[in-house]
Amino acid sequence: MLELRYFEEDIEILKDHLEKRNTKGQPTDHLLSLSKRRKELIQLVEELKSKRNSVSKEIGQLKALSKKDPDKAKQADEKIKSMKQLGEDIKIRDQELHQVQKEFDDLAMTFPNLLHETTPVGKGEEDNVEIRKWGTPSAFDFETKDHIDLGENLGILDFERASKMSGARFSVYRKAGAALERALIQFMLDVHTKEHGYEEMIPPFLVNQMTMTGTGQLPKFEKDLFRTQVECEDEQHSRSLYLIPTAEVPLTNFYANEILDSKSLPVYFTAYTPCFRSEAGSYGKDTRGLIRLHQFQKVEMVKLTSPETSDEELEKMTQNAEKILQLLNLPYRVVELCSGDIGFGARKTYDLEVWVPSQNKYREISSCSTCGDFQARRAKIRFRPEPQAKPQYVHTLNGSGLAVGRTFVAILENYQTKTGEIKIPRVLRPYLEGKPGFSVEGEDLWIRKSKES
RNA sequence: GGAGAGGUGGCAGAGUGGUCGAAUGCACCGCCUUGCUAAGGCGGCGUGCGGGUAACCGUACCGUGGGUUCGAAUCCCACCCUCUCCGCCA
Repeated sequence: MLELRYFEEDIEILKDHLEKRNTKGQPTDHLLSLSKRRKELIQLVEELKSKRNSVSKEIGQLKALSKKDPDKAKQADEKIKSMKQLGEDIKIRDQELHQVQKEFDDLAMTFPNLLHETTPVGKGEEDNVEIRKWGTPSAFDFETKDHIDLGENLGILDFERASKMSGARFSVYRKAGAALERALIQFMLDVHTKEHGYEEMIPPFLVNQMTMTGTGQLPKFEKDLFRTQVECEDEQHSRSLYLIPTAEVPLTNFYANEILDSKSLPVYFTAYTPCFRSEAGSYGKDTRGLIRLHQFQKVEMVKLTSPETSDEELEKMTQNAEKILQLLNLPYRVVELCSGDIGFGARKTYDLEVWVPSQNKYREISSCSTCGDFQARRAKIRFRPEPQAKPQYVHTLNGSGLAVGRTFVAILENYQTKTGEIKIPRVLRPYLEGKPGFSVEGEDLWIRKSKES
């Protein structure tokens, strides 16, 4: 949610940002007229209520005196009579105001965030700006396989049985595969909690509508979510819970409707959760493998900061995510998203893209964004800069640290050998040594092909 | 699933139709006083929106949404949530 002024006198600024975002069809004129109507009604209703309040107060005073003075009772009755009509008027106008207010809110909630002044302007993915590169993609002296072939041959991934049970875009990890995925989660959480100062959490994976609205998934992107239905006789009140598409949702909303002490900022949260996405509209894209699934694992980082520090906190968070890739020795690059490619709630975003040999290109493995006060306004997350000062909205940031499934892909593909076996990155050795499916050879741990499959 | 209790300001906790945005205590902030293992006195202290340079004024908010009434924290209805007991269960 933006500051109201962007829906009123500063609507040209909003239009400019929509243009840069390449967002079409947002009814700015309708919004503007709703806003005007809303203001008029508020003024009218407040005037009427002011009248009612003052006369009601007088009636109360007269009633209090009426025991001693019967004349006061008469006066009170007259005033009551004269107020009957006013009560009716207020009711009608108030209902009208509620309706306009709701319409305004619903519409305003569908407008994206304003862009950070440093966000590059561009039409789409092709205009994103490469910021830096780390590592060098290995030159393989043999024909590389993709992670699907590698995983299935090693008996550590099973897509066929996953689709038997759940349909397309699901996966099963087995044996060393399951252990590797779990080790990655553990490793990422350890780095973020021990070295980067994040508090680990296990949040709910199902959240209500208010929570989804707070971070911006609702009302505009309902189609991207999985929704549960709790049957209820009264349809009006039948409530739904949504499966989280990212831990950003529960972590950011943790302090919704609260005013924090400035001492408690910045807040650093991290969590491993499964993430659920309907992937509506992505038919035909990445249809095979672990890249794009309805359910995947992710370690997420979330920060709540003061407005002054959010820019530098974004840089630090991006580095926190990079650190994981560096420790795993996976080549990657950092890309800054342009105005046409950036997400709804974000004002500035760095994507981390890891090298994927089978596709001969870098693929997104993390997205680190600052949302400014956009989510904080929706979720009403505030802080008090000084003990007695007025509350201000915090800034919220979120980033993947990292998408675990895609990290799994990168490890399989970047660490494969000619014979289709996988050398495990050194940092993971303490997490996996001695487990079934892994064999030691010198300094290194391997996933070898097992006899039975 | 069955039975009951309850949701009030940062917390605790009064308040059952009228000068209640809400007593009191704690916490917090400011000032003062005093000094033996810190206490006492005075004052301040919710949030949003609108107006005003400001003091301040108007309005809304006592779980949420409706209703009754000239007037609702208080009465009525629906819903949500929390707690206790029984049943079931990882």
